[in-house]
Amino acid sequence: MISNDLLKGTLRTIVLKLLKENSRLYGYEITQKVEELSGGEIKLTFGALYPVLHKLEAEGYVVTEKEHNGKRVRIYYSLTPEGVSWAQSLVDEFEDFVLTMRLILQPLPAQ
Amino acid sequence: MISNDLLKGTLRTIVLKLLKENSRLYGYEITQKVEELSGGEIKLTFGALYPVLHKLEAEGYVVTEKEHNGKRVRIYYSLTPEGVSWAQSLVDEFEDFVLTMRLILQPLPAQ
DNA sequence: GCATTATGTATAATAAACTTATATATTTGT
DNA sequence: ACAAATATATAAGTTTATTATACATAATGC
Repeated sequence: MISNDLLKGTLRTIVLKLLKENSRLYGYEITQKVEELSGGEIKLTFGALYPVLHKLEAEGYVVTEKEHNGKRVRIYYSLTPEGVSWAQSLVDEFEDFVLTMRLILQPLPAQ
Repeated sequence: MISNDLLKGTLRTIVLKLLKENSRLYGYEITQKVEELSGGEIKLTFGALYPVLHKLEAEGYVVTEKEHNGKRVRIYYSLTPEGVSWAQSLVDEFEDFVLTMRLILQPLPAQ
């Protein structure tokens, strides 16, 4: 399992990227996808996920649609155009972050 | 500049790794090294650094020695054996984290 | 039939971590 | 003299995630 400390700050990145790849997902599905894609290394908790989803909605990055199958209500989340471009920004930002971290964590032998 | 959100949780990793490479450093020197190594992309604030250093000391990962040159007091921090091995663990953990994040952020085209 | 597991959304209290603001003081360059 | 750089440190506030909890349905095993 990946340390929670490292995961902090990547929740939005993960959620937005998954929504970008999948057009629409519901909350529970997001937790499943994350666990599946990460090979069980990352497990989102609902207490962390839903506040983020609600905030993303309030900020205009995602929109929701309710769907009833049987008596069960499912809330699907999908990206707005702003959400799509922010998703890409956050993924790019993550890669920059990794490159920068490596400057510190892997100093060149010749240095 | 790297997003603060991403940086959260990596402070300990950065500090311990720098101390591992440098045998001993004082607080101000750590902020300088981080800025220098990261090409200005990462700037530690003292409000974040000192609490971490104090906590690492309290937990037995670093020890301090005061040095007086003139009237100025410098507090040097260096790793204990536990600190050395934890530094390596955190660096390894960071690389695992990156690999896992990429499983989510860069799904294979064939997938 | 009953219990358990899986599915599903959500909030509240708490804890951890960092940011921002602030305080204090010395040294160096101009 | 004055400003900028050097140096350590704390306090208040904010953000963010964890843990615990609540509620409810559907499917599966026994």
